[in-house]
Amino acid sequence: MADMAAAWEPVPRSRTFELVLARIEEQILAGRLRVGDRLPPERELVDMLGVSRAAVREALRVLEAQGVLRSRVGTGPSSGTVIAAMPDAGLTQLLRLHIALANFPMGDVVEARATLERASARLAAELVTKDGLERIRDPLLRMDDASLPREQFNDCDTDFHVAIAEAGGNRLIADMTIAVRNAVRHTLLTVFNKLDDWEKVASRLRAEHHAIYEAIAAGDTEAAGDLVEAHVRGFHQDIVKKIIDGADPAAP
Amino acid sequence: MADMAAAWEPVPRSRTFELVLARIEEQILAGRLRVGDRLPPERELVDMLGVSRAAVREALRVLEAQGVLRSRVGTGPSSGTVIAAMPDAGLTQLLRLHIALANFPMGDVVEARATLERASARLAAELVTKDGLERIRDPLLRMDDASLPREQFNDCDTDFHVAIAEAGGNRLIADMTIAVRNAVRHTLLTVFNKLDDWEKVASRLRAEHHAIYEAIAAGDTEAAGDLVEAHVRGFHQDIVKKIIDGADPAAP
DNA sequence: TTGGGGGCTTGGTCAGACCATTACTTGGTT
DNA sequence: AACCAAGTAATGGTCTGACCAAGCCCCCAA
Repeated sequence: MADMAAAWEPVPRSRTFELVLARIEEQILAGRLRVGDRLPPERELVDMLGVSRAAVREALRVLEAQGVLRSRVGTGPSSGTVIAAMPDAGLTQLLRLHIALANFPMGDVVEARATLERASARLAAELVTKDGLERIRDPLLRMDDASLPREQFNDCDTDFHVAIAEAGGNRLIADMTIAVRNAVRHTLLTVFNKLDDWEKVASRLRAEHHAIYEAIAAGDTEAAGDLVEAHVRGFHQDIVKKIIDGADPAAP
Repeated sequence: MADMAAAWEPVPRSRTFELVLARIEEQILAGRLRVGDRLPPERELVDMLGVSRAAVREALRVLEAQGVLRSRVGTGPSSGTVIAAMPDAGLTQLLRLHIALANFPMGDVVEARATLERASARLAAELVTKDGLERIRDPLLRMDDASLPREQFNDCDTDFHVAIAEAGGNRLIADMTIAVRNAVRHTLLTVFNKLDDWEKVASRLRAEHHAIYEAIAAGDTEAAGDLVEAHVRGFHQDIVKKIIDGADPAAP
């Protein structure tokens, strides 16, 4: 037809599990399979598609890793393989590995975090509900406890940022924000544990968090966005960078 | 120890393939496995880990779907299972399915696109090279051909936005931008094909694209960001929404 | 020196069996 | 009639062992 030239590249020597995958994706993209629907049992898929059970299972594994499926043994209503929807789990896992592989240098990750969290905070300031505000406030207050171990401080920090992302009501932006934050969770904990002046750093983070919270609670879109962006950028510039430099990852 | 309370939730009844997965991820996160390294052959992993080959293969499938691995048969240097790095492939696939499952409503996707592409354009305006500028210009000029079929117009549009994302030099933001744009590729094509006043719409898009290009070429960060954001938002508001409303997906 | 062919390594696929978990059914007991 | 326990069927999870197909390497013959 009109095309040419662009049509000769892929030729993916399709392995059978990829064919199975394609069949299932087809149904999802066409809307015939929706969240909550059950797939036929593995053995039935084997008969229907004429492939081995191993091939079916490999396809299902892939979809499960993407957060699209959920499998349970047994007979009851909640058993079998059903279409689920847990994008952030798959997203987090994917980003975590790729960040570790340094396909995404720390600087890029920080830039992305700043972008996403800025957007999240702006949305939150606009749309947050009374309930959402409480979810943000809870980890904020828990972090005020000066005796909180660093690991739990880190978890609360994560919760705080996640709560903001979810308060904005945009699932996609929230999930990407959460995934990126989770992906650096371990790195940040390492940094925390290496700090000599921990209390000083913690105080600074607390103060910034409180300012962000106030801006969101006040519905001040611009301030919320700017503060979060500065918070993410500043933390990395002033603190993380010093620690990581010289302590190159993957060096023996 | 100091903890308690938070430690009693997960208990993920680990299936064996998950254990295998954990072992491999461990090595990646620790930096012992880096891009280009080869994993032991499947049969060796079987011996080392004391599990069946099926379990090993399921774990490898998951990593492959995440764009972390690449497997090839045969013996030579490029054969076997090696650590690769193709984040955007996995990312695109994941988002595509979840968008189809409507976990991510169109409005959220547009908001995310606006956010990401704004950031991309700003970075591009700051950092673009002569070469990068040409990559943006190429699809731009191809789209000027008024006789271009809609499908190829759509592809060029994708190329244009992808080129901007890559010109910014931030892989993570670029990959997320690309994944989101690719994930809506099919939807947009459907919309294009339903338009009565196609030429009018195409002209508008062309004009907006040219303005964006000029801003990036001139290094005008603010303008580039604002124009792209307006472009993405406006296109959806004025055009896509009208078409999609009433033509609910997944309805017979 | 060069060309070709056999053999080895590696992922891809399959068949068939058995295990573990879960819910439903059935039947006996109080 | 109500309740509890044993049995049973359905389902995912795992393993074994086999064979196929794609590549590369090396050795031998010309």
